[in-house]
Amino acid sequence: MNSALDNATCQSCNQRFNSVFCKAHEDHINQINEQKSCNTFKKGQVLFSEGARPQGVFCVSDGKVKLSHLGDDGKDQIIRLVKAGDILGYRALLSGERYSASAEALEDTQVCFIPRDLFIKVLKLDSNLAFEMMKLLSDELHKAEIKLTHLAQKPIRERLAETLLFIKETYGYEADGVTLNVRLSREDIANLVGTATESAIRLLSEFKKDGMIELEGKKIKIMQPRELLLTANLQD
Amino acid sequence: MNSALDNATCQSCNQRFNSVFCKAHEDHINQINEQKSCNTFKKGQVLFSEGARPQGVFCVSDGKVKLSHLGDDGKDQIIRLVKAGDILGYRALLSGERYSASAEALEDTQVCFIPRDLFIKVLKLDSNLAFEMMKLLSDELHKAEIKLTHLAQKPIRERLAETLLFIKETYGYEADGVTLNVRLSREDIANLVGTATESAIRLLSEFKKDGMIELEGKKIKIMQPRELLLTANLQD
DNA sequence: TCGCAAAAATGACAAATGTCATTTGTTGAC
DNA sequence: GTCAACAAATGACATTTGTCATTTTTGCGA
Repeated sequence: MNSALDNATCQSCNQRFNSVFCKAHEDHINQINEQKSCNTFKKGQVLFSEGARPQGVFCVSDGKVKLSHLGDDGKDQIIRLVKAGDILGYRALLSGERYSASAEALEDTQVCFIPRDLFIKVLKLDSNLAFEMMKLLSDELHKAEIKLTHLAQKPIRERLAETLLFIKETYGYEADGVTLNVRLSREDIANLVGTATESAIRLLSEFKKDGMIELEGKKIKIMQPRELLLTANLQD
Repeated sequence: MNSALDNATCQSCNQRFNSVFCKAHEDHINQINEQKSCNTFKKGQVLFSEGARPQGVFCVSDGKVKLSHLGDDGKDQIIRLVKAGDILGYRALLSGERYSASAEALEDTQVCFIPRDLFIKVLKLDSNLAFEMMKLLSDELHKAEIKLTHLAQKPIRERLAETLLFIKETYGYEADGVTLNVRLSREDIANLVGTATESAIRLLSEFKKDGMIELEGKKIKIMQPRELLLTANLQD
């Protein structure tokens, strides 16, 4: 963990209307605000590792994090991309298990850490928060089920196109309106898609050749979102 | 929906200690008991279909159900196998969405139906139940994430072995101690594994040749669970 | 700025898997 | 019991995808 900053209160956090806490009672927010600790993680730093015991929940106020699960043969599968306003580490905590995934900062990231007991206590007292939490879990479960189906049924070309669109939905564009607002290695992209790194690289080249995207190092520019959507072949 | 039976109360249900309701307050169980309706679905009947609006939650008192999600190309992916004591239909209800999967009885099945508003109300009042619900959702999410990783990284042979063990964990054996206690078509098995029906059939034949299983029509007998576990190549 | 190490890209090939066609077996309605 | 319809099994083959080796490019610290 990093040097503790105390740069902001929950009440003034610019994510306060985005997060799962948006409907929590004011008193509870105040309690969280008093007991939370703020930290910064540099790009590449690990917030928590698979196998560790969750001591609380992270609330991301700024930055980007990848959550990845180590497969049996040592290959990572990226389970979730986390952005400002999201919380992190709740799954294992609520299941009462150790972390089943590792969290690594994709860029410098600010998080608040809410201790386990406080989080549980507030969740017990605040049925609105509990409901938001259930909704969050249900939504994640839904996404996982769809991803599962696509992983089982769709060719890699379609899944890569879908992944690029998913990254766009999650992190949006840079100021130029075309460059994806995150830097991912080819390996990360492959681990999102669920394929070999070489396959991801090859298909990215094809997409570039087809004019759907442009590549400049780790920058990816979406030139033809409509074509990409067609390539993804999404019915729903 | 089927002819309404009123064969049992929640208080006398033999699943009352298994289900997510086990820690709910007695008063709430009583309310549920008064407002629930019991139904029977014959094998092959559909409890609900993808796209419909959830009107409540199903609680399975006896029988088996498959939950499957239709892929973009019309192929089913089986998302979950449901057994007595499980609840059904909560995901869409909590997300406030239409059903994203269809539920079909794998054999004659008894369910109780708990109306939407009652379920929500009790969930709001009963923080123990809400916690159990969050735990259930977290556990399902965990399973989905592991399945996702395996789908992305493991060959079909390993996934089929894992699937057979999963069926054993879910439904157990018949009285003989070797026959899986459920009848699934080869297509269902393929849709669980996430592969083509022919591939599933071929690999089942191989497993049989290797002596790990025996096949008699839709009966599957697990002859060498240890070998099957090795074939599944599970690290965790 | 150079040089090194890591990442990206590419090619050749092997292996895994899916598709299509055909045969065989099973089941249930009549 | 027979037939029709469906499920299961099998074979041949095409396609997709992964693996390994190699080259090229990039980014970064000395």
